[in-house]
Amino acid sequence: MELTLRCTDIDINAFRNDLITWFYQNQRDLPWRENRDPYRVWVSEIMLQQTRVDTVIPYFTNFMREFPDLQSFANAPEDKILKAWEGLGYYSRVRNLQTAVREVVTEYAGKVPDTRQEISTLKGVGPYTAGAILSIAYNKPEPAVDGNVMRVLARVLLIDEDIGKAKTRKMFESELYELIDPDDPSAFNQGLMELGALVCTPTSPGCLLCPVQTQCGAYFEGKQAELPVKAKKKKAVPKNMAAFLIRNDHDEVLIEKRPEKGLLAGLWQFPNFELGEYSFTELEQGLATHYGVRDYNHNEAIQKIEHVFSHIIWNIQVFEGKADTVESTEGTVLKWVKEEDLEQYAFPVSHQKIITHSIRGD
DNA sequence: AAGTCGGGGAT
DNA sequence: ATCCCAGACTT
Repeated sequence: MELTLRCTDIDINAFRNDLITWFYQNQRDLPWRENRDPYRVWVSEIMLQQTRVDTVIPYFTNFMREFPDLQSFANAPEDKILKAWEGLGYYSRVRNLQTAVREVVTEYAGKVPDTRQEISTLKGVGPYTAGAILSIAYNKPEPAVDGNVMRVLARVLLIDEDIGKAKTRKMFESELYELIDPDDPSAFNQGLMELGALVCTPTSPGCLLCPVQTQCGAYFEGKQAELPVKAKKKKAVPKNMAAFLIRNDHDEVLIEKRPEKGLLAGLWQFPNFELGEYSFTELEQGLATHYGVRDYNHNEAIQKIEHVFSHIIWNIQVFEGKADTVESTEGTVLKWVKEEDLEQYAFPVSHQKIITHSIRGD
């Protein structure tokens, strides 16, 4: 707490002008900056949650080609929107986005709300995304506090609170209501984020190139390397998995749809179990019970995969098997598909590796 | 307040 | 290996 400045302790007008001037001269040419269509801004902000700009660009371009407006996306079937999101991660984002877009179509006559109160009720629109859409699409003076903004402001204002805490984010929002430029909130907010991405980076920030260097408390104190403060996260827990590439005599492979909630909800996968608590004999019994596999060819694993999530590590062994018929047990959706039709289904990246290596042979 | 939810790029 | 990314939702 000893470090903290108030935003009123710096030259607010100089900060605004230097930041915005720098932004207009240095902003990247990004596809969602073509215009201010609220739907486009919205889609881009959802995709950009915890996801890098370079990763999002091709997804955004494809998404806009396939779903150019609210109506086309509202009317799309779930398998299509999941396929459009395949590989991007955090798949509840696209499900929530469709729920929210449908609500805008039906409850707001197709116009994205332009007040924080209304837009914040939409599924998937939290404090950051609300501020981003309101400022960028509607030019409203609303803060949009993401990781970049917290890093930049923690340095400028010498804030040493843990930026992982919700209370700290609210502190930044409170300061920004005073600091944000009422004449150009869009450029101000985007400028803060762009500055965080290009100059005020997590390690070795480019202070000598920074447009607000003279306004920065951390640079003045030489503490830019010590801010922001963030608690360490816990390690991912390893889990041993066995996945099965099961074929029939009709040149088809067996896939199943994951549950509608939880990890990788709604995506397709190859049948698999978590190991550890089961012997391999129990596993084969489970294979027969759950998937009706009778002629299971259990030699050695044909592929080993390590796939790292934020909080889990899957160590997957892939086995091959054969089955004539498959009895769908309760609560599971099983499907035989031709190998060339697998591309129509959205798979998690971990199981895309099975398609790439064990089916297509790299 | 802590846990869940993906994947990849930078260091 | 670790961090962290234009975070939100659930418990």
